[in-house]
Amino acid sequence: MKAYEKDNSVILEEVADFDPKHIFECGQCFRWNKNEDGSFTGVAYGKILNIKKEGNKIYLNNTNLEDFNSIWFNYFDLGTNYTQIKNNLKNMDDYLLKATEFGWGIRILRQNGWEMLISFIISSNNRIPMIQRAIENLSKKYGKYLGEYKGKKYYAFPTPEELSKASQEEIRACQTGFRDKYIKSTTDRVIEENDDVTEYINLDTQTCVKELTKFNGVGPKVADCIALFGMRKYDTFPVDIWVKRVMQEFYVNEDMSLPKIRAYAINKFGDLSGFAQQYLFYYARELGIGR
DNA sequence: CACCAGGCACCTA
DNA sequence: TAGGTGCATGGT
Repeated sequence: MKAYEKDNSVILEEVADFDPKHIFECGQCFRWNKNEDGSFTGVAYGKILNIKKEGNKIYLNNTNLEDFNSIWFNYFDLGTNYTQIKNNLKNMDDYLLKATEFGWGIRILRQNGWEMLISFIISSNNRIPMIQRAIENLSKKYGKYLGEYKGKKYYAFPTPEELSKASQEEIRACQTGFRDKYIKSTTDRVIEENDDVTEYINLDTQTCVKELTKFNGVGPKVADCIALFGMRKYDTFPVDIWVKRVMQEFYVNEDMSLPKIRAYAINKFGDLSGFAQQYLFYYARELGIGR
């Protein structure tokens, strides 16, 4: 991979396994929006970025090499060889062969653990557009103003301190629905116990998931998502409605319980469980498998 | 207009 | 331990 700076952009050449649409629409993130020109604009780690693929070049606009090296290289997991991950998955069975070819450009973003905690609490029994809206509203009201990009204002996801200033009613007003009390409870707990959840990245997977489920509003599925997307626990397998459908379609019986599907998958996919989950989720949701 | 969404907490048996 | 139900909100 080559990376060089030009006109407030960083241009990447010879990047394998990278497609913005696959990355941003595979369900792992909620703050990236598609523009009319096909590019995506989003906020992560307090920075506004626009990203676009043209031919075999990736254009990261509104940034520089310094931020690329300190933030975006890690955020997009560019140090990981996804060709190898996909090859390992492809050899497991024909379903993964198809799913990895379909979502060939997926990368699991290295997102902030705190942001994932609140975001996936909001995700429960919710729809992706509504999750995005609620997170946007919370950021707009309680997050730091970052500036304008192409005429639109952008805000960072609120820190625990910032979010703790919101009452339950104010959180509800951000379209969080019945999850308002979970967000309030979780934020209060983090503040009271001075608990830096981003440090959970240092825990082993089982402990990490167990610790996360102590928060109100965090059950098995939400904890798995936070662990996978915010804490780099790749040997876990979040089972949501779509993953349940695709697993039942391809691998297990209709009556298998969610915990058993999870255990089955982790046993089958091992350290690559989280990657398998993303390829399968994207494949199932885009094609409407099992719906 | 029912029905459902990247589930969870809570209740019952 | 396992299984059923209510839940805010808005799209189909």
